[in-house]
Amino acid sequence: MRMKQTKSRKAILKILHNADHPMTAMEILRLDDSNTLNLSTIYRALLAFEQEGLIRKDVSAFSRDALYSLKEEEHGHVIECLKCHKRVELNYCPFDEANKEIERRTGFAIEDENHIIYGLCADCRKPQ
Amino acid sequence: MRMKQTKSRKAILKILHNADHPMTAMEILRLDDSNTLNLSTIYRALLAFEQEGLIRKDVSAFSRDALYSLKEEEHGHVIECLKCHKRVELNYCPFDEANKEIERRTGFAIEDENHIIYGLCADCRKPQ
DNA sequence: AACAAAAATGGAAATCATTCGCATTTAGGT
DNA sequence: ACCTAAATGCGAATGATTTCCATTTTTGTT
Repeated sequence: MRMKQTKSRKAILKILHNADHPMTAMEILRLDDSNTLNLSTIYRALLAFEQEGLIRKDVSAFSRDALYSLKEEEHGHVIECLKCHKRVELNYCPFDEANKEIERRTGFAIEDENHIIYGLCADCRKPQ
Repeated sequence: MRMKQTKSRKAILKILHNADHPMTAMEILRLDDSNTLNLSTIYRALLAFEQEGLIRKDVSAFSRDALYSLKEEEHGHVIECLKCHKRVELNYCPFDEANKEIERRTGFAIEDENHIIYGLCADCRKPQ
């Protein structure tokens, strides 16, 4: 049997769809209008979605919690500001070329990536 | 005052230096010959090294624990096999070009990255 | 439209890498 | 040798994520 559609799962997908940045499980919990979601349920749904290839999970070296985002059209990557911790999602993969080179050198067949890039955003770069 | 040199820290750096793959704190603990290292000490030392820019910390979406590796010559990235979980460190950064493009598009000034790439290694690609 | 089997849920408890508190020790400058 | 900041060891706390298990819901099939 395939994955079942439930109210919880629809709500989670909707939140991810409306999100303008990758989300933690806790953010999803807080953003739920009906306030009926349960954390365990969220984690289980996210895992299921990930296994279906519906969403991507990224982790940052600066925080314990994982970030989830819908895989739409082409896959993107997260860029995070070291100062204000704003996170922006790139809506393209800048690494396609580089990945081919890696496959050539290592013999790996690349299937996925966890790439978070750290830097200073335009605002934080401005002198105070 | 600057960072102090201690027996523990020298031992940790030596282990990282001899390592052929990025290490978890626990691996470092186990690899210590003298068997006198303490986990808290290891974590504190790793944090200090990281702040000094001596080592890099990477995290994978597939495991809870962080990976530490010496920043030698040029910085590299980790590639992990989805099947046998072997981890290989690339000894170059394939992303320099891509990063420039990201800076152009987003206005960020990139300072660091957490990039783990997942795929199947040459061995695991072979049919059984 | 009722049934059965598989899958999903809620809530609480467990897991486990990492961090913290604090009393004690050590490194390194003077 | 002395002093002070920094480092250590140990145990306890933290907190995101997982797991357990009894109950509920979904969905395919009569």
